[in-house]
Amino acid sequence: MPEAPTAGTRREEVLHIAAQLFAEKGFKNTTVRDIADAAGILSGSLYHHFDSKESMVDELLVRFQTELFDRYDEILASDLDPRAKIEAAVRLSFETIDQRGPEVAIFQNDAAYLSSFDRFGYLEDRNRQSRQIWMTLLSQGVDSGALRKDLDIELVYRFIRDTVWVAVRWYRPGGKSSHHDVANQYLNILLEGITHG
Amino acid sequence: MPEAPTAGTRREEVLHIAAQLFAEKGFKNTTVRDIADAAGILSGSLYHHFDSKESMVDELLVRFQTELFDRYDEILASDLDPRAKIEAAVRLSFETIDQRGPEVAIFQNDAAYLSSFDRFGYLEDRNRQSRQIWMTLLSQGVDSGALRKDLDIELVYRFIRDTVWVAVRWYRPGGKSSHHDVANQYLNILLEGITHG
DNA sequence: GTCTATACCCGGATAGAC
DNA sequence: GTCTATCCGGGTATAGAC
Repeated sequence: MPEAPTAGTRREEVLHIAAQLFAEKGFKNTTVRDIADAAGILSGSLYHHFDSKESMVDELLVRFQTELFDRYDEILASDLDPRAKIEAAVRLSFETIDQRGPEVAIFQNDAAYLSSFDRFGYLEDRNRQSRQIWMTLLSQGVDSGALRKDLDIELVYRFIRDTVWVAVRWYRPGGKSSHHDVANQYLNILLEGITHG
Repeated sequence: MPEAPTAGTRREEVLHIAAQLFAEKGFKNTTVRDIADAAGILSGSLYHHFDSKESMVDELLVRFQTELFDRYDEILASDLDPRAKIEAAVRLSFETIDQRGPEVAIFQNDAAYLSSFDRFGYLEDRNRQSRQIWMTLLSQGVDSGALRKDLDIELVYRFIRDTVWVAVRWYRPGGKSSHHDVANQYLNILLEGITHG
């Protein structure tokens, strides 16, 4: 019985270490020697597992986005009402930051730079897809009467997108606030505002 | 009559070009040859004006932060009421993105990495100062009754900080929405929420 | 203030032994 | 799966002429 390719192999271990370093120092600032050192091997040995540093980050991003967008699709296809779908999408983001912090950080910090290479063209596609999802959710929110009609939903989309994902810069799993706490506080601010009704 | 050191000298021109490149591609991804090319000179000639690539970004960041924090201090010292001070601080951020986009982008994208060098230790100090300013503004907002008392103002601070500055990623001066428009929409969401009162 | 020429180092990657 | 050894390119920076 053959192992699943993503089991706890050495290769996966190394990839996990690389993810942490990329997230911490940035893709360009992380050398293959950094990765090898952290994995306790020599830099040349990395090339037994991967054919380049780029292909490491590529694999991390593709996997991550596939999973994430599958979950967005589930929310879109669910029978939740429009407001609940928006809440679910926000909660999903904070949960993802909690569970896939390195990948989120890499995406936030390095996607713009990586997008300039052909190989990473799919990052742009995913951005468009994300915008599409959120604009759908927000339009349905307005149409259903759940959201105010006087807002520029394009701007609302940008604010939500930016605010939920940049939290990866300060959120720490196991810290004082759980991802549920953070999501609740954020939704509270977003939906009700910080002043008295 | 001696010229002001920051007048339209060649040195200033070069620094301006460097700022744009750092903002666009990141500090590490910008080579001194890129800067020299864009300035129409050879890389060696840059060292007539600056003693290293690091000192270029250093000069940009120090100047920028000095100006910015002077303006925050003016707001703090003003006789505006607490809510108006918060609004003024938010408006200042969007105005700064409009007028000093490259510096804001460099700070957003590269400060974390640069902070790890002794030379850039002041970046951490400025972060602490910024937190102090915002926590003061928000506390006064709560105490005066302008803001809801049930919020975690530490989280509110982080959300405001992240959302206003991250807008540098998509805001374009001269575009469809002016920085005034963006500030108004943002304050509207922040203060009132996106649902019906 | 800019050029020519070049030193020097570091990063990514390869070949082949073990 | 890892090591030894090494190549090559590109990046920062310097020295001195013009």
